[in-house]
Amino acid sequence: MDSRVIAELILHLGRIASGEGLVSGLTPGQWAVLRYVARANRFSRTPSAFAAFHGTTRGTASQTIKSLVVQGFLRQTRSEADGRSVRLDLTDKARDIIANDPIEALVRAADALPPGLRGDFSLVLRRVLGHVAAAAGRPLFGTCENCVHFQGDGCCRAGQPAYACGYVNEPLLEAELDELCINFSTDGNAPSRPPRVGTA
Amino acid sequence: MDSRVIAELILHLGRIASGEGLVSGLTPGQWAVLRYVARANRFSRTPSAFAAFHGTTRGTASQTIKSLVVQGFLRQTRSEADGRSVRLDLTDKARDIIANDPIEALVRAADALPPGLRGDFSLVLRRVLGHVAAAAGRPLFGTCENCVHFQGDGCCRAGQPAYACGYVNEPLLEAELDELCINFSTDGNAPSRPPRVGTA
DNA sequence: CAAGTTGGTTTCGAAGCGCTACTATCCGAA
DNA sequence: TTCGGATAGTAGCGCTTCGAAACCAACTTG
Repeated sequence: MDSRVIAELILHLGRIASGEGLVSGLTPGQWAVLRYVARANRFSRTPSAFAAFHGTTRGTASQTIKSLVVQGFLRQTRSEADGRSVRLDLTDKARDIIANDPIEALVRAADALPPGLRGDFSLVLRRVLGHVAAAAGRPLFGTCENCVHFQGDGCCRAGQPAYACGYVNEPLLEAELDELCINFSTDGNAPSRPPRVGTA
Repeated sequence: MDSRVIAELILHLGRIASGEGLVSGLTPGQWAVLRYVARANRFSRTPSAFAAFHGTTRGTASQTIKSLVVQGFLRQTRSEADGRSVRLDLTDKARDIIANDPIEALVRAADALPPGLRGDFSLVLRRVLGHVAAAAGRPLFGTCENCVHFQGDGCCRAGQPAYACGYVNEPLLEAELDELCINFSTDGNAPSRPPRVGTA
């Protein structure tokens, strides 16, 4: 019974916090794209990956992205490894506007929590999200830290630590380790599709 | 920095969990109305109160409600105390469909948390919601338990405890004490509007 | 009784979004 | 090499939602 209250709280909170998106000139959907692109690693900054992440269709994702490209918030570059794929990148204009994301009220609210609580809270949220994503049959995005594909032979070959992703068979920069990845997985049973070189 | 992650998690979770609302025949907005009416006390089961709660306009709320009335999920009864006001009530049909609310996945996810954690989690969510609501200038809905207007002279006059709300000057049934109320307030500075008898 | 406020509804227009169809590209098998 | 199937992305269509503004009825205050 208390669980239902929690569920309603989460939904309500999300609604209240994102409802004011319009005032900033962008729609909630557009904000979602910008936030996603800001967080996702280079293998995942693609329209399809965003669609999977956001629980929408590729068609909808495509036109939301298009509107952002037209407004100069996103830049599209075709992948040379896969002629179909498109990688999305934020422009400086996007980085500017992200600074006053309408989500800011929610950020400050989270910031007002005592630091110890904040960490736990974040963990619980992640846990719940994992549950829901699994139930909905959606991929759970995550970072290299807990990913089975992460090959962090911290040992220093040639003097510096070398990280790599065993799924796309690509070396990873240290700065990329905490970016969201669509290929994230915690258990052994990897997605069915065979890995491809991921230079999207 | 971690606070931003938390904020995005909440939004994302809300999105994923409510995205599947359509499959059940009702839209997310309609589900929000049903959940609200199921939770709100008799002073708050009105279109305006829902609009305030949900962060939308009265117009939008009105037409969402109308669609639910047409479909037989809500019953409207005019207030005899205030000829303008309308009280909303769930029909049996609504109670049936609420049983398989699409939010169910989220409820189960919350239910999978260890009980101790669950309580804390709920408290933190409420705390964050309070912050956000205050920042957005929205009323924070709450229950009699922590409300300044609550007059719980637990002492038993005529043998049974008598509860009352000092804001609307009305006695309260025990079953109503944990229903959401739009007049909820934790501090002394009550809303400016003078209290009226609340027999909506 | 007049003026202002509040609850609720209606209308209109814009935008979001899902569905479907379509193209281009990639992969695997014959 | 070539063909079939799967995948990435886009375009068009149409439904629905939702916010803004106008409007009406009822209540309150002077």
